[in-house]
Amino acid sequence: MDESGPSGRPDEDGAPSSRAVRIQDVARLADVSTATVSRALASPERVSPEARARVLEAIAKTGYVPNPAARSLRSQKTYMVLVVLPDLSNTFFSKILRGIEERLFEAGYGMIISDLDGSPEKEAHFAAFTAAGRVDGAILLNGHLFGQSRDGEGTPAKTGIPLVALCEAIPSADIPQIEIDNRAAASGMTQHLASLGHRSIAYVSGPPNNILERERFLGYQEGLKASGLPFDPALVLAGDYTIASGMRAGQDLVARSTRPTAVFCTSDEMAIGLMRTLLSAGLRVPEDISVAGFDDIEFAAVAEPALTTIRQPRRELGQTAAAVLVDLLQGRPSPKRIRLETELVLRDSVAPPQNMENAPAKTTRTSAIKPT
Amino acid sequence: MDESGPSGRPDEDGAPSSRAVRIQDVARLADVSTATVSRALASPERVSPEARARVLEAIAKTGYVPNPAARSLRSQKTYMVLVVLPDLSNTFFSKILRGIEERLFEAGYGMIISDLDGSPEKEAHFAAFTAAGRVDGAILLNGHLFGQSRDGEGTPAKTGIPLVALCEAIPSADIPQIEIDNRAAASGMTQHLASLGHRSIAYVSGPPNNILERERFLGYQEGLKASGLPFDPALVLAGDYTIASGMRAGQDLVARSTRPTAVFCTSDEMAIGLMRTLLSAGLRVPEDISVAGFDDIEFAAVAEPALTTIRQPRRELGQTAAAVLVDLLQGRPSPKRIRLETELVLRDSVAPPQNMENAPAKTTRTSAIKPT
DNA sequence: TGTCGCCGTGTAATCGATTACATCAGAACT
DNA sequence: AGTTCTGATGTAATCGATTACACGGCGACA
Repeated sequence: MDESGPSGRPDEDGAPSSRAVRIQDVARLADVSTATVSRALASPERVSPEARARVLEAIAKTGYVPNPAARSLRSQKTYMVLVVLPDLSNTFFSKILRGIEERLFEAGYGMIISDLDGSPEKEAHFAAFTAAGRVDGAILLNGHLFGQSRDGEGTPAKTGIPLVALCEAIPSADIPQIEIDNRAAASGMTQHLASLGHRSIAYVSGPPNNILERERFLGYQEGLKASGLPFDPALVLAGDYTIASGMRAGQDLVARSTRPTAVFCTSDEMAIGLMRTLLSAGLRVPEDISVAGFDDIEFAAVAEPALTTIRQPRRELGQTAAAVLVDLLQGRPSPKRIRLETELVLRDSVAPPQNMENAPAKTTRTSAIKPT
Repeated sequence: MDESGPSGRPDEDGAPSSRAVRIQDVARLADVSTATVSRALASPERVSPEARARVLEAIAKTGYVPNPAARSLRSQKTYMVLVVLPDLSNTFFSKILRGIEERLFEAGYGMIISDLDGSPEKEAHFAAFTAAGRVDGAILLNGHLFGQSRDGEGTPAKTGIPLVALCEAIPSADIPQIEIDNRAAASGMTQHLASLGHRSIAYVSGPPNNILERERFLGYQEGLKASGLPFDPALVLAGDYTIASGMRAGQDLVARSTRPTAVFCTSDEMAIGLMRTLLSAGLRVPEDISVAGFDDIEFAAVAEPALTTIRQPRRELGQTAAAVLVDLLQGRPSPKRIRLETELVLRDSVAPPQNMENAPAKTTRTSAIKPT
């Protein structure tokens, strides 16, 4: 706020005061060549202990940090990893991100994030990044990348850099995939509901064409079959993993004259939105209708009622993906597919069906369905 | 789609198949020098229309993308921005991140994320990034960065690159700050509760030393005073913005013999956790106790009961911060401080106090406090 | 004791773009 | 017509690290 008069401190042109320390400065100070400095850092075993010590000391004294641009230009490595995801503001992904960041940081890699947001323009972003060699590798959290846009083949591996698919595995691609067994998990939840006595179990889906969704839907159908229940298309409600779509599904249910006794939502967000809508309409959960979710986000445990759901080890998923990618980047072998365990988390939103009043004689119904 | 058999186009000259296109290749193809190619891209008005057209054509033909490392090495610009935040997996931040990413992307900048996670090691990460010139600028979402760690002065501006503080403004620093008026918002909510008839309003705090928290706390006290209510330290509960801490605060309240009629939580997460605990203990919200939050995260609207809270324009906050930083990076003037509006969102978790039984005569009390 | 090899080190080429400086053609002005 | 100026372009230095190659010194082996 005070005037910077003529007697103010001259600072700038007096000397290149804040000019970054270069490798040459270190070399001079340690009385070695730049090559030795570089080697002392990259492969310490290749320089003599004495030289190494002098270099390290000089580095400490000067606060030298290698210029990443120069290093990258020459060595063709960026020590950067691109993470591509469909929606940054989604709780589910952000926890995974954290896991990724942790591991990458440990390994000395930085993380660049690209939120696709479903726009083709953003895919160009991704392409530009990888093509320009701005990153050494990438972790993909969206199954349909380049699916139809690029070469129709659905193979995203054309970038020339190591890739890892996380969660939404790209089916035919030959890149490592880190995932949970969505199908088994969905099947398990469906069977759990059936084992409680539910005969009419609705399903709120994720977005169509989503690979994850397909697996889960398959699991739902499998679970029904394993429990001896028929599949009824009328019980499949369209959703897209968001709270809002859960609420829409809830309104749909509320408007029906005969309702399922249980609803399996393929995301916790949808389950919470759906519960909210049911509650507002005067229905009780789980007395009138049971609701189950998928993911076990933080809010699942504090929902009212607490949500029965499937826990995904999100942080661990992220860590694993990052670890695999780092292995790949450093030339180490890595497994092609890793499946992490999910866990059924039983809380209060699911209970055995209470009132059988709106359930007609089952045998009759089953046979009545046959003539189609 | 047709097979690229032996008679298919032989691609490049055979050997260096996937070698990146260099500026030289473009120059040769366009029959100009590399300087002209560079200029055609950086300052189109400085090359003749014909040359520019030939360059552009050559670029399109070859798919040339400038090598960022080389560009960065020479021009000292990275077109990367660092975003530092305390917790990536927090819903609140991730929505802001999205806003940031949007704007940065539009301006051609990439985003590197660093999740501090409270560890000093990570601050080193930050320092290394900035010092090494790996980014052109940074957006800080945590008020206490370098607070006591670096030079005790609390000024983070020693990095030499443009910075912008978002939300948790660094008090004395001379960097642009994008924020909401936490104090006014907290005061407003407190007064709203008071105007409904609440005389005993508890406050669940954020982490101590958090600048944001201090502002809100000041606002709470201000609101009490403006409403003619005494400040009672016993009504201040310690929290840290997490669901878990909200639940702890809830347990605290449940255990008390005389309870406040309203609770103002400084984050929605805490409010939801607290409501959950109260509900589990058999208390009714808002009949027995009103609960208000702060942030208006997605789940606030679908909480049971729906949460009365303060809406922060999170995406807009992010966008604004990014816009300001980009202005700074490109040498344009930018405002030193931007305050975005908050909004009181009235839902179901707050109502006038119902039972006055545990409220002693107010006049008596006020005068009883005086002799201090 | 002579030769071979290895180890540690230095010199200099290299990565690919940007940009200061030089050059040259043609327009404009006297 | 001659001089100057302007605008377009090319040449080559430069950014700062990595690393191929060369070299000297020393131990090992015959």
